[in-house]
Amino acid sequence: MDKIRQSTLHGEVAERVRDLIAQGVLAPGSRVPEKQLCEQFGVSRTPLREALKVLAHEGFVELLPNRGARVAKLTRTTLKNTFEVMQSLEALAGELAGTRISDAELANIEALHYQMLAHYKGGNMQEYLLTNQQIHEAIVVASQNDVLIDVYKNLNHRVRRVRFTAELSKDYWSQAVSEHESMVEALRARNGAALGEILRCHLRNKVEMSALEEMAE
Amino acid sequence: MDKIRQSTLHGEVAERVRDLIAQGVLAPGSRVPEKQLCEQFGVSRTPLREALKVLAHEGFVELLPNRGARVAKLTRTTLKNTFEVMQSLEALAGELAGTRISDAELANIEALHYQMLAHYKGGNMQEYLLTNQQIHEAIVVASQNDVLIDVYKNLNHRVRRVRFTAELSKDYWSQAVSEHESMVEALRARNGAALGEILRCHLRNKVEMSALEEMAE
DNA sequence: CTCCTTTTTTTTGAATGCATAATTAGATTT
DNA sequence: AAATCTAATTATGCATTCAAAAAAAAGGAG
Repeated sequence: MDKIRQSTLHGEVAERVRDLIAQGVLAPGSRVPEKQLCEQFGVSRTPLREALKVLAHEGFVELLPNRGARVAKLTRTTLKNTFEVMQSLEALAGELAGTRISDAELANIEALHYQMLAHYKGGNMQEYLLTNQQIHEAIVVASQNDVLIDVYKNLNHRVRRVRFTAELSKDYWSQAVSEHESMVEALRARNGAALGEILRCHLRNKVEMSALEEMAE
Repeated sequence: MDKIRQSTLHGEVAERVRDLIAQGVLAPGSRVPEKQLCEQFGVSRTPLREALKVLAHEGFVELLPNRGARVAKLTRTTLKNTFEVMQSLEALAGELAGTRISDAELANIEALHYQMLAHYKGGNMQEYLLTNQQIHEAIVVASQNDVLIDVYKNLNHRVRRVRFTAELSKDYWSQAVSEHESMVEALRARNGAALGEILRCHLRNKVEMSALEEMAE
């Protein structure tokens, strides 16, 4: 692993630790080994600890007094709550994007949409989910609301580790795809209200929720 | 000023700095004087700097490489964006609270509502705004969605410094009050959908927005 | 052998120290 | 006196150090 050198050292470290958590290298509930990570990243404890404070605020780890940081467990309840909020934010993003989206952004989303359809037809679920994710992120960005974008990105980060583990049923999948058709149509028509409504009910998150049923507490 | 001693030192420090920013002691755009604050709080630079990292993530300050932290300016755009998101979150909270709110919580909100009406009748705008704020917070809490509550609280923190500076027009004020009547009714009926709809259109934030017109960039 | 106590080691939280970058103050020139 | 360049001062970013707490290991009693 190469060392970290950048303007915001703690930011880089935070990014790395987030990755380790997302990849499951740092298991939920396990303590965060400060010393080891410092050696691994080639930094001292100061920036690492700064990063941990931020990560704690983001909900990735919890700080226990005199016991350092532990990787936060993603309970089913927390995940459900997170998706609930994200879905609401996406709906708002859709409403805003409807009036604010640029032609270039729309074209990009259309391109992603066709990619996604291809993955659907090809039965390539991993690729499908990735592209699907990108479309939703693009809509959020098109809202041009920086606060919304920030909050959404943060929540998205948190649930990253359970993403792409879903096994969609045929029915759910086809319905999600057809909803995406409507989304793109609403975007083309610059109809924010319609897009918001679709996203508010869009079952992508519900699909992801279903993946949690199997998840261990 | 008394010293800080608690389990999470950086958390306490962050709280204090937030207050200083909210109260305007630390002016927007001004640099955060590390040394001075350390002396004032009776702590070393380490916990203060940890707090600054968190505050930067929260949007209270911005970190400039090799130039420390500056108090973030709340531009009109950022405020507008923040209120937009908060309004959307409140709407979601309303939907959820409709089905989840406890009798005790409902009773509390009703009590606050009557307090608020009294302040309205008495023309006491400061007290009105405070109670109004408490009602909205209570609805968010009643959603029982911890993620939602967290995100909302954070955004609320950010705009604290411009809160309660609003001068409401008679018309806006009376309409906001009547909307609150509907809100309480919807809550009593445990009608989340209706409450969500009301909150989505509720002009409290719009009122607050109007106060920003006068605000300097 | 198991359970409890005591000692050692490790880890944590926070202060301090140090090298570098930025700011201020002062000198020099015009 | 104004402007520009240079030296002194200060602030910043990170590493290191130190005291206190927790975890682990060793010892002893039942």
